[in-house]
Amino acid sequence: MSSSPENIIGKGTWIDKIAYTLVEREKKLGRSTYNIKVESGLGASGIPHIGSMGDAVRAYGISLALQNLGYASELIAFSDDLDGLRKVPTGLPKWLENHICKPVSTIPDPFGDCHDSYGQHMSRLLLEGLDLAGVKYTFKSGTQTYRSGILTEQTHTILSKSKLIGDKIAESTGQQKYLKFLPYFPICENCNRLYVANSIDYLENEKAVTYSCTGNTIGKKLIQGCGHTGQVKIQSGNGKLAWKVEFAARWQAFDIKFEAFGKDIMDSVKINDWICDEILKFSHPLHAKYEMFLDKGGKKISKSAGNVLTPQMWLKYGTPESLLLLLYKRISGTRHVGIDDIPALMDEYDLFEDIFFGRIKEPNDSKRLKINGVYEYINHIRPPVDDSSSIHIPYRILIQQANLFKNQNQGSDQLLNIIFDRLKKYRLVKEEDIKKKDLINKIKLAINWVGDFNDLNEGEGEGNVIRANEKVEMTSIQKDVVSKIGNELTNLASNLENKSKDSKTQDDDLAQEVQTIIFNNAKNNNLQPKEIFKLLYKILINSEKGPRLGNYIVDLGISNVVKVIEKRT
RNA sequence: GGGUUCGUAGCUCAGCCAGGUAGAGCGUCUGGCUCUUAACCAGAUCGAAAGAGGUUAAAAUGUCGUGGGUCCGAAUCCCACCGAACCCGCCA
Repeated sequence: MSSSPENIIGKGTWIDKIAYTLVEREKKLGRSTYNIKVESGLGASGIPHIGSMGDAVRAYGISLALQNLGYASELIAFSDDLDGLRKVPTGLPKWLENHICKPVSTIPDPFGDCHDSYGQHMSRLLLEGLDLAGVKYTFKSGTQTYRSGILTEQTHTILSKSKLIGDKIAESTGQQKYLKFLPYFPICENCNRLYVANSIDYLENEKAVTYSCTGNTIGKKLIQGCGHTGQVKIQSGNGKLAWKVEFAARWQAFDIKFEAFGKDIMDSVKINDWICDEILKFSHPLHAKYEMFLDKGGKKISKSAGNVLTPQMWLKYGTPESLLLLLYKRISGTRHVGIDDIPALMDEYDLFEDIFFGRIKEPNDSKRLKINGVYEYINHIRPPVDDSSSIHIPYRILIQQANLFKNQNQGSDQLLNIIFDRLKKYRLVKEEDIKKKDLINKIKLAINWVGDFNDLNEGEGEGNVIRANEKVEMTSIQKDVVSKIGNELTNLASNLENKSKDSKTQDDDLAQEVQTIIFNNAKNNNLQPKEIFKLLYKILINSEKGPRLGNYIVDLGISNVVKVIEKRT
């Protein structure tokens, strides 16, 4: 393979490569390339995590690449809200136990009355993430889809050939279940639950399934059935296909040409591909397999475990662009991902932007191309025309700054102004930059970050989090000295109010004066200045070291500092 | 049992998925400076002094897990092996 410009497909990323493969495949299959549909399945049984978001975002990327190559394309976001609740996710109310196995679209919203159902609430969370990231999609609800009869024909075909399918499933995955039962889960009309009723016969003429609610093992638990036997018409929507066959039905019904999947459902995809080709006679969509996102400890991020990293969490501390960068950068390779990756990705996005606009040179052609491509996808292939308005301040600096002032009980608007003033002092920004929304937003994100995490390096360092009212341990002499310093600072502050104090040089003098107060008090009591400085850092920022105290205390406002000292000694 | 990914500097990792100069941060070593706070030191520090501490600039650091293959050219593609992690195993 050569990477010479004439051989570059689209924007030169993995996304383009898949899109190109997809188009070539469709042509070969002799199918129409008018409006190529790509799909992403949205789990609705638990709180959507970064991985669910990745599935949808990457599918959307393919869709963008197709558009870029000149084909109309749309992303179908399909919510599995007819799935039954198999387990109550950690952190959710206990009463949900009573709704185990019921379709999530029939379970009340555990977060209050904000949505019609459990399933709708969960789907909305993910869609909200997609909206914030600017991803466009066409939403489909599983429940609606089944009720409106869209899948009836496919269901009929599948159930008519259930013997063949059962054998195939047994052969390729070893799963024996469908040798005995149909790959269809009725909602028991007596107990309103899925999975507990096994379907026995398919009555082709009536398009109905007979079932008996005899119970089943879900996960590792045996769930009792209610004993009811009944019949359900497949177009009623009171039942659904098993996962092993459902994707295929959906793909054909919605004319899906591409769907990515995580390696955890590889078996299901394989068997669905076969059903799609052989039973439904619809060439299965092209796939891209991606690795699961793992948390830093190496465990799969899943909806039921307690380690969920949600799009909402990410967007509290990072821009949508930083999240899209994570998801678009590459598709293969296990990703250990955590909140603490945000600062690096925030800065990397700025770097990409600088390269895109030529402010930073990237001599390697193919690398530059790829970076530009990823940048364009992050911007939905409509990148800004010029970047004269953007200011790149390393996110870490914003975090540092925010961290310095976070204990002052100020409102976040005030904190924002303080940080902005300091950035001005360092000449990183100019006065008029206060109007730049991107910059202000970034500062706000940094403020959120330090509100929840103390340190840059330690996402897990909760031990350092300051509890504002906690006393700092010290000897009585130390205590004495610190309180003397407090008094002198109070005097200094009140003297100050009588004078006008607007000039900058005065601020500098003041800082010197503060520094002298601290130093003298230490000396006069035969204490190492070092000791007292350490104590003050401990009190103010819960650290052994910090910025030059005189300036810092002036920046914080002397009276604010006195308050903190009083509270913590 | 089936499958996938990862292995790169002392440490943490990027680069690999479209082959073309081996990279970053931290640490280490060396020199300059000790300077208006981008979380440096304690400022008028300790020491008689060399120096210490700090900062900054540059440098050093590599069998790219091992072995083979393709290629003009391989960290990157292919195969085998070793090590680690993850997913699936009759749930969806």
